[in-house]
Amino acid sequence: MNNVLPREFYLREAIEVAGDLLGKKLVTNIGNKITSGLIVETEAYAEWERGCHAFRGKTKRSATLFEEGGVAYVYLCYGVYKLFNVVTNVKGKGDGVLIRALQPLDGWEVMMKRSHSKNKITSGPGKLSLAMGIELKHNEISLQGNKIWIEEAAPIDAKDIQTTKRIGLGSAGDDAELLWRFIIKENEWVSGAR
DNA sequence: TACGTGATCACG
DNA sequence: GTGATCACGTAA
Repeated sequence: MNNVLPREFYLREAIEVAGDLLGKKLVTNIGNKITSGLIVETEAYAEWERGCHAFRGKTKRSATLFEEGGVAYVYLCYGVYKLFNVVTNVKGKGDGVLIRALQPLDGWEVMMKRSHSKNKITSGPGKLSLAMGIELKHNEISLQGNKIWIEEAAPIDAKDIQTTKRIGLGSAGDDAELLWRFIIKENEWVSGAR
């Protein structure tokens, strides 16, 4: 594809990238199957706030976040779910954007087959990774490659974008109050509040 | 609202 | 080593 987002797109603050990712098209080519979806929900994470894995500095898990923007950060949550993030900002900054929900486009049947549930198979970070075939081994792979990438798509009207508090940050203190979750207003694929 | 689930991290 | 913690999803 020729409208893949360039590396430079990712070399910015997580908060900027998170907003701009809404309405873009996430595509995976895994196990010889193409699946794709429109990004309808994201969350930004920055190194200097408690919600971020990189807050305590570079560790085995968070090391990927410190890479140069434009690679995938995939990690296991609650021993069960693989959460897919996009690393942003320059090398050495531990910023990233969690992709929380998609509106399915191509490969519906493939996604249904991979999923355990029957509907809303890409609403929520754990389910989305399952449907798209994203695994832990895709941690650190480039988004300019041929496995996982993000393409330009029809632009979203600014008035259709809404910001809220991020989901599921129990012990982030005041940083849990940041309005760093971006959703497309009234899109049925946005994941529900907890 | 409760809890399964297992890697990871901050301790000792 | 070991125990607490967790960017979730589902059933109830």
